[in-house]
Amino acid sequence: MSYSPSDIESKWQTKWSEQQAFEPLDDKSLEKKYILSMFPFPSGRLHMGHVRNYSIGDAMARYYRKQNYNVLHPIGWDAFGMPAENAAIKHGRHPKDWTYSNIAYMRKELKTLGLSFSETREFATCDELYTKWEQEFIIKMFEEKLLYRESTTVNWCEECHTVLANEQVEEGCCWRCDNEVELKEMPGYYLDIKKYADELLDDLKLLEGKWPSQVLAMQSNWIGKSQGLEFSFKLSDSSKEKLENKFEGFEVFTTRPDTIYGVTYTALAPEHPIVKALMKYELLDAEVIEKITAISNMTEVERAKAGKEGFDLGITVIHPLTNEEIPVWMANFVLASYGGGAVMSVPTHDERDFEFATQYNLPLKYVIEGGEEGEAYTGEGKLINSDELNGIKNSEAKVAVIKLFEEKNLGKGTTNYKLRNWGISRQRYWGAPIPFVHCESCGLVPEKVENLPIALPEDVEITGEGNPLENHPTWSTCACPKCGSDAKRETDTLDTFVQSSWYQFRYATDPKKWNECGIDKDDVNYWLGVDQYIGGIEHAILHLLYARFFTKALRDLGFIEDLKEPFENLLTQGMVLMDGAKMSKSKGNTVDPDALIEKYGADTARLFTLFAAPPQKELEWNDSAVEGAFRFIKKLYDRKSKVTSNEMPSIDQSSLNKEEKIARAKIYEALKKSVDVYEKTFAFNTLIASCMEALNALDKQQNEQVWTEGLYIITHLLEPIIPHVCAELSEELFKSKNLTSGKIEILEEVFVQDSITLGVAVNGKRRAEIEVDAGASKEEIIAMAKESIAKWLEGKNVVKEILVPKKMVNLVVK
RNA sequence: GCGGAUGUGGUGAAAUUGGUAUACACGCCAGACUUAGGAUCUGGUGCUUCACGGCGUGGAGGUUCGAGUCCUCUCAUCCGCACCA
Repeated sequence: MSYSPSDIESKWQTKWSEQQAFEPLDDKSLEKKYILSMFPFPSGRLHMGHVRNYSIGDAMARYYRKQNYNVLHPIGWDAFGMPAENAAIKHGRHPKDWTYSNIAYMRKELKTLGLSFSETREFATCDELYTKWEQEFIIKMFEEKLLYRESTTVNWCEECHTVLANEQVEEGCCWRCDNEVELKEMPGYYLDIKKYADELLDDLKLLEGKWPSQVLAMQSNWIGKSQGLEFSFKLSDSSKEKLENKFEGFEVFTTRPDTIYGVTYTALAPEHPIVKALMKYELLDAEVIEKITAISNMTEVERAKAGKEGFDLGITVIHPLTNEEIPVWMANFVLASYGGGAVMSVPTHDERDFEFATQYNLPLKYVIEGGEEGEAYTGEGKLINSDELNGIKNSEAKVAVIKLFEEKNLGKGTTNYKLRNWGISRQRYWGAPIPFVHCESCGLVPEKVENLPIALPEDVEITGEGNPLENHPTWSTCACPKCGSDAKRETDTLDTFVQSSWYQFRYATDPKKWNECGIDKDDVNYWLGVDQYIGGIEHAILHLLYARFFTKALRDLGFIEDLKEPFENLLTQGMVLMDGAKMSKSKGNTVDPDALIEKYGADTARLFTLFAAPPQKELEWNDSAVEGAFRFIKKLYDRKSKVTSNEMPSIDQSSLNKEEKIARAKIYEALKKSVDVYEKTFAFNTLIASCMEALNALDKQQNEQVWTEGLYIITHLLEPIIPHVCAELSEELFKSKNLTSGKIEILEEVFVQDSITLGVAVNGKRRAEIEVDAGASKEEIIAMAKESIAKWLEGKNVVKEILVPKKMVNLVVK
């Protein structure tokens, strides 16, 4: 019978499901592997990126399962989020209905790919049972002061009608809809991720060599730790008076204390309290006030685009070392959210300060040797014009100045981070409600744990106008959990990234306990860290940073034990491209996985995906290469007639002819390679190539035993990649023994060939090829080599003879 | 600007510790079988040259008997962050 993928694949998918073949075992004495592909958002249909992601993960899971590991390979649904609400607005469907029916459809799609997921551990993050435990964590975080509510300037996306975290703003635009983000002052809930800044940074070291260096670098940059000096400028007496003695001065942070003597002005952010006070008391021209207000309303990106702008504030401060009087400016490039919103400006040794000073004719004072007049010198050098510090290297001066300030009690060495706290409030319906209550007398009160989950009301009108929870007639009305009086329920919902920050622990928790607890410590102790995590690079900061933070926080809150990092190893898969561009509906360059499976079968889809490029690289779609993958499977299937025994034969190597020996060697080379591929490099493309070579070599000989051994090993090796056809062949030919009896031993004897082909090079340049007996001595080989390149030796002397065993001969002549 | 990567045939890509560059596949060319082929099979296929040969892993040097691989410099492309003081 010829190869019919649809029959074979549905047969095995049914069988696996009936046998619950992919459920992890309870026995914690077994060696485990936790293989996790990032869970999908239930958008409605799978795309090729999913196929790639899950094909990679499945190959690993199946490999380890075959090596008798206890394997956890779960799947679920990252199910809250905006698109569900957008669908509701557009098509009038309830988000819940839309989400769960998408899940049902995509679950079927996943099944047709033959992925070896656990079926009992599947969940959607919008399941109320999941929300329940998440709300418990949130309350605990509030109690432990890790979560707080605050009114502050936030990133607001008008299109999505919600606040965004800093991580969700890309070049000033919303990560989801690309709408320009506005600034808005409003209350919201924050997680104190900065508390973990140092640990998040330091523990990146534990991941070196296990996570892509790019991701580590991105996280490190995002945390943005910098060390320097913090000190305050005192206002001059006249300025103090001007400000009605409301301010003594202001704090600044600098990473360049070595340039302290070069300060010629200071600059404040437009949001700085002193600037606000000056405006309030109308101590600035009306025109200036207007302009500063305009800048305040601009986003950081708009300010950057606008170029530098500033105004002399008409006040002065005293230099802490020289006691000189220094002007204070407002500058649009000073960030309110970093370093106290104020800077000391050293135009001679800082590009930005230089640009600003030139623009407004502010004085320059060089304090490091080495630069040229008329530019900012940011290099190294000795100090000048710096009193007692003159002559020392600026790198040493950094430390010296901090010490000096500390001794004189003027300031202190300190650390700053770019990382900002994680704003988790979203003004949307389709999310997990934030479980707090606003009470007139008690203030902000967490819901009682026994009342969880605080579930979403289903009878809502979703129009895109305002927050449906706020508009609901009764939902937000409640009793205060503390005093019992009338109160109002919080209508903000949690950022969806909260759900994906702990799902790895939920999977690890035995589903039999899902009603009793959110996370089971023992189960997590056994299964975590995730041995291999696989997903797209687009999550390098967002999800991966949040999940790392949550792991540390949940540990400190006692929900899990002593776990530093959730994801032990990370593989970031490349994008799937077509015509050099990312596949997307709007570009119309997509391939529908369903159609692909319909035409060629899941095995072909999986084989192509893993063969066309290594998983870390981009994958360019190629229809005819898909045909090629299909042809290979067909060929493999056709060769089943060559097998004559259902046992692994024991072959007498010495009785084989040359072609038979080559075929055997190719087979065992592939077997040898497979360990590295499956456990280390994930270069599935090279393993598949080796199997193809082995099959090509088998085709060049007729020995039934070699054929039997060959197919026994090839189907064993390829089962993680093309599981259906291999399961079918294995069952029919070998009673499935090659898939169930663990490792196959590598026989070194097969690598010994009768004769070896060696390259012959003269002065490193390849000139000829010789075939030598396997047992030939060095002398014999050199003699043959010389003969083969006789014409190159005419009139020359061989000064050196190099033999690289089994590879080549190099003769150095003069 | 800072950080991270990547440059190998017509294409996707291979290449243990430095050891025959281009495995495997796609495409292309030729042939076979066919009424036909966008099916299947066989063979060929880095560039250049009539040929001997020469040249070939972005470029330039270096180390070495020998470099895609190691070192120095340089160019190009991609990705991330970006006025973080």
